[in-house]
Amino acid sequence: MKNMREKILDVATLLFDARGINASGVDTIIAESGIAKATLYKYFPSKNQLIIAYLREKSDRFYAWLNQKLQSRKANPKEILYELCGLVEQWITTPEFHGLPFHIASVEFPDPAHPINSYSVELSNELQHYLMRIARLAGARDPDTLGQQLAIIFEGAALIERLSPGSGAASRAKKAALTLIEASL
Amino acid sequence: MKNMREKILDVATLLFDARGINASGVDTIIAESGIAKATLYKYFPSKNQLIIAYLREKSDRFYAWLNQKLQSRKANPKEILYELCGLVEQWITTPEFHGLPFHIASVEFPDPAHPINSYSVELSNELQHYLMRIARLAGARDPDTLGQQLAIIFEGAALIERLSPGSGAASRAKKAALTLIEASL
DNA sequence: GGGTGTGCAGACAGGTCTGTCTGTTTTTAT
DNA sequence: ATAAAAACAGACAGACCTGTCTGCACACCC
Repeated sequence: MKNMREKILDVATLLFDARGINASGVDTIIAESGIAKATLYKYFPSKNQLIIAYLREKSDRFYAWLNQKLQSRKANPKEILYELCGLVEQWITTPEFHGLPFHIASVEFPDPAHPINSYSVELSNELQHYLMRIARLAGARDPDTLGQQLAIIFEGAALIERLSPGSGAASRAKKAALTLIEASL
Repeated sequence: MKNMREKILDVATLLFDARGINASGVDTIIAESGIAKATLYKYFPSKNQLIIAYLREKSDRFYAWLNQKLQSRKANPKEILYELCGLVEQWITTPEFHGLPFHIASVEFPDPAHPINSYSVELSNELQHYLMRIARLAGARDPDTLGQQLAIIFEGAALIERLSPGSGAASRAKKAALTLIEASL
């Protein structure tokens, strides 16, 4: 097998998403993926590095999906901003969605000195800057403010949608985002 | 001592806020508060019940503080809505603020069948309904939507302010909330 | 066919956690 | 002053965690 690393990461992703990171022990991961413990520790020298890889891949996949959807529209920058809101709503209400991973990680590892917490902060900033960039391209009056406001709304909606699924948080968040965008252009 | 329960809860609150719930063991709580383990288990038959008490008290204190501040203004309902945004910003940027407790608890106990998760959902709904009620009193066109949108913004801001303190999330969230309120009246 | 790399199975060490239990000491009430 | 209640100190059980290590099986390549 060449794709051992991939298999481990896939199983870990499923478990981390469904049960949380700390609640998913290494023993569970190896049992679930049918590999030996030594193999896991060969590809990921520590559980922390496995978690980092999980966070990195989750993030990469999200941006890849978003960029692909946005670019296929070939719309002008303003339309991209509008389109974005719909895509985020879609992302959040997907049944496979379990909350923003870096957000969950930052709560499970609250010590700012812990590498996973630092990395979560990094990923959170990444999302904010991504949204600020789009806001800038769209010609928002204060793109940094609008970008961070969108990040706030998306993360809040992800949280509430996870706590009370089906309460309409995602669609109301989309509406709120559109209101802010219109007020900012 | 009559206030053993109170002392335990105070120490637990400090630890839960600063280091997280799962990271604060019973042994740490008793060492930090100088009581015996049996005493803790007398007042709180399990750690879960201590956590529940912590969540309940945090919530109570928040609403008490908010109501007191809001009522002292004796303003009309619309002004209360505006005032609320400033108070929440103030609350979030207080140095003692460590994130919304029920939100943190729901991440640390992600299993929906776990009593702490259920209770977190309850407290999250409580906040949403509190905000919906104020929106209704203020005469919002769609108070349930506005209330939930405010909850989304406040929780998102709390999260980002905790992840990147000093990034201006709280004040931008306040601005966003005011924009939504004006658009909804 | 022998050597090398890869993976499996599982024991083990050393730490942490919650919760119980046994004594001893201190406080409180009558 | 004496009896009862409460708190202390800390050992202990039983479970879980990460990470290491040993021994064995299989495959591949020269």
